Amino acid sequence: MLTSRDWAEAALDAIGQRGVEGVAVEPIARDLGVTKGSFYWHFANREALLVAALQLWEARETDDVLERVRQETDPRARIQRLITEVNASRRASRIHTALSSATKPGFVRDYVERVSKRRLDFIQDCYAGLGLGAETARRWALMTFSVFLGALQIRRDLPGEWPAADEPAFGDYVKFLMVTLVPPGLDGDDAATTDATPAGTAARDG
Amino acid sequence: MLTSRDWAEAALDAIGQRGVEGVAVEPIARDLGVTKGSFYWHFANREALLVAALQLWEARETDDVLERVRQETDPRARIQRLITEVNASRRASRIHTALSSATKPGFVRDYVERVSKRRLDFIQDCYAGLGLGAETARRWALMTFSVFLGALQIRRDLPGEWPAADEPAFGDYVKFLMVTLVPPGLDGDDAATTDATPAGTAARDG
DNA sequence: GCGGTTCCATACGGCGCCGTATTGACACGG
DNA sequence: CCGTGTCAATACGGCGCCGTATGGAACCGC
Repeated sequence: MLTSRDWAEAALDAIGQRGVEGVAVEPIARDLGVTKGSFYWHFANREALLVAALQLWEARETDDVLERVRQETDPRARIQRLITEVNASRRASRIHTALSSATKPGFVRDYVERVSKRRLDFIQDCYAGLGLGAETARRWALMTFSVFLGALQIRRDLPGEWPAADEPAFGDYVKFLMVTLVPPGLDGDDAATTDATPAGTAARDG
Repeated sequence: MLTSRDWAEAALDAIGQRGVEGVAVEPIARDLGVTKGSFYWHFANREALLVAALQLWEARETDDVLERVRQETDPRARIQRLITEVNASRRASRIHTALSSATKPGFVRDYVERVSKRRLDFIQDCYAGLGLGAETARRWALMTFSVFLGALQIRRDLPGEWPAADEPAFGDYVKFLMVTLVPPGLDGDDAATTDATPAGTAARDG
């Protein structure tokens, strides 16, 4: 006996494996071991299934993830936590890239845009927590968010190049990223807000 | 009168607009103002069309682009040139993201992997040109490449957040990226190769 | 003019998917 | 028992696409 949530979850799997176009009623029914007679009891049509899957995804990728990261109080710790979270779930990565590249049901873009905006704003808040002005924090956030998104793609396009979360090299690379994306000298002095110099002049902390 | 190259070009357009799954013979024939009777004269089947489009894409995104960038001699200038090239063509961006997220014809991944690897290697060479060791150059290249790929996605998911190449804010952001991704203190001293410290201790020159 | 080649149109069968209609199995309160 | 609500199976028509088969128009050398 299936619930509509089971269907939405299976649709998310289908998105991750076959893309948004791959969310087809009959194949998913086969995956679930039923026929589409079940589906049309729980949903009006294929579009309703997509909406349910997107709502599930949005809830997970905003409130859920950000709530976990918010447990960290230090801004630097939050960003580091975000790096590890992003690299944690391969399933979530695939779903994200699939949704981001989808075009056909127009409303998919709305969900992607909302989720992306909330993530970017959150990162900006992290940098603002370091004392940076809104404009400077936005620039740092854009670059850091780019690294997050790019990492997803590299892990997909060049498997092996980006260290996985369970490899020993992962810790080193996280340290590398942290020093570059949140350098120790990064603080809310005026110099950082008036010119385009992100890396401060302070010495590294090793 | 059409050539097979015309079909391949139209297939690339279809990839950029509707994704790899959207490369369908009959719709493309309608776009070109002919019927599929023409298509099956030039190609054996749909898969052959995809291969032709991918070969066209690979040639353009490797030899073509990298040859233009190679005209710059200074490593920093090359990276800066890459930033502007990446942000130049919206069509190329859409095709890239569509191909990167495609799964269904398995050989698509091969093309994406080759192109991505050549790009990453090129960026690594740029950093090596600054005197960095292979390992350190690779890390910097991975991060810079991530920013490139992430920028494509941000411009797609959050239109307006990433400055377009013709806006005045674009120049500022390029400067910002250059100072962060290729900081002035970045040189091939041993300290940078033995620990995870990317930003050197030298003062900035800006 | 005539056969051959090139390039495209048309017609057809097949497949996978969508959505509807209908029926069936099962649980539960009366 | 019996009616009702829940969940699923089956059968059907329709659509869009693939690939093939066949025909036709334009052009060529001769």
